[in-house]
Amino acid sequence: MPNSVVTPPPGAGINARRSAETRAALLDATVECLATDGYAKTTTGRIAERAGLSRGAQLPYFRSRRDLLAAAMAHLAEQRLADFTARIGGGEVSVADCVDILWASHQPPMFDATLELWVAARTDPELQGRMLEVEREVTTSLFQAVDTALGDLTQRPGFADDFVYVLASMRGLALLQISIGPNARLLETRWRHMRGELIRALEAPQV
Amino acid sequence: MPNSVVTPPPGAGINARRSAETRAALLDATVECLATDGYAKTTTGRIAERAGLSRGAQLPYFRSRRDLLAAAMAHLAEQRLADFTARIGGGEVSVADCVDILWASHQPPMFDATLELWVAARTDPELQGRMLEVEREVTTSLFQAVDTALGDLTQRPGFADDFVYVLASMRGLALLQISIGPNARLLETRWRHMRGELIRALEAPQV
DNA sequence: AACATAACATGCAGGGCTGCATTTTGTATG
DNA sequence: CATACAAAATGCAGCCCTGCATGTTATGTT
Repeated sequence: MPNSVVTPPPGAGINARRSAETRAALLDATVECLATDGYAKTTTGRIAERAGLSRGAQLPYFRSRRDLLAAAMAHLAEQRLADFTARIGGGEVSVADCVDILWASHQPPMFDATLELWVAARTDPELQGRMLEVEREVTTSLFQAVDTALGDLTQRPGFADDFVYVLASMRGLALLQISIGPNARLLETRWRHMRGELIRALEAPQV
Repeated sequence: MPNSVVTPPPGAGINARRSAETRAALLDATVECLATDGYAKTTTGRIAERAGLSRGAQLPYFRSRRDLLAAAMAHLAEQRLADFTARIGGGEVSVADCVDILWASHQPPMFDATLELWVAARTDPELQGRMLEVEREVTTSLFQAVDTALGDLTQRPGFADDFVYVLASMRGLALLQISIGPNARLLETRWRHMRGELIRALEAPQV
């Protein structure tokens, strides 16, 4: 049973609760399916099967497959953010910790599912529109979280640019991960190297 | 009419020539289709249409859709390499030039098609096996080309790691490109920033 | 306890994709 | 010029996916 970010209404009508749970189950199943089967094989049937529902049950919630995927985009974004903020906690952290936590949120299965949606959105105008909104919000929230976690370091000129750079590099390494196969040791080596570079990039204003 | 790396036999039998051309046309059409329509919509019908052939004509060349995609993987890899070596020429170049040329080979439509195949291979064991081979060869050849282009700089300890780091970062930025939409100016800004970091990473052994 | 409503399951029609068998066209050889 | 062969086009059967209309079960109300 996957973890859901959506908190159903407390004691309000049991029906409403069931609805919320079912909806969340569908979204979770979609994310799982994306991560394990990929976008092309993320079909309404498989989603329903994973969610433990029949195929027709998703119509009241999502009119079409694309609607479901678009909703899963936002759902996944919430999960990414929640995961990050949960790891980073409330207080201040070091730059190294921040980088490590960011990297933790670029691991399978969440990153894989996100990647599938990014790539799918590239050639699907509707999904792309939704993605632009979602990504903008996520980036903003992420930046705010980092801002409070790192303190005044984020005030130095050019920090925002450096942060985007760090994000991009991480995504690249996560992408590389799928093209070097299941070689965990090699990936760890690569990450150790990149980690040093990224920490330096965030700390040093500029040489 | 797309450019093909495959050079058909010179004056040998016209049939053989036609075969080679048709095969190349199919592969080129597949790559185009991947870049514009995405993996899911890269269907045998669309490929045939783009190649100016009928659907059944691809059977003598590729037994199945997956065979065609696997072949397109290698085809695309050759194109990527050819593009890079053509740009970098024979003589030596500066680190900045090398970085710029590498970045040029991470642009649409070639990068988009490659990305589609990478992501598809993640959830398709057969494609993944093929991809591991292809990527290993590409990386090796790419490294050799850079080695001759940059001269003795590549001999310093840790250069290989730095080079992989540069590749990963670029892929990340190219990936970011599809999630910030068609905002060319913003991307240019991001690239300017990353470019400086990457050049520094390649030049400076370590701080 | 009977009714009304919401949630879910079942079944069907339409369409697209794949893979192949078959036919037609074009090319080489005696 | 006629025949043998290769290449490409056409047509078909099977499968899966989607969207929806209809039926069934569970829940809440009076």
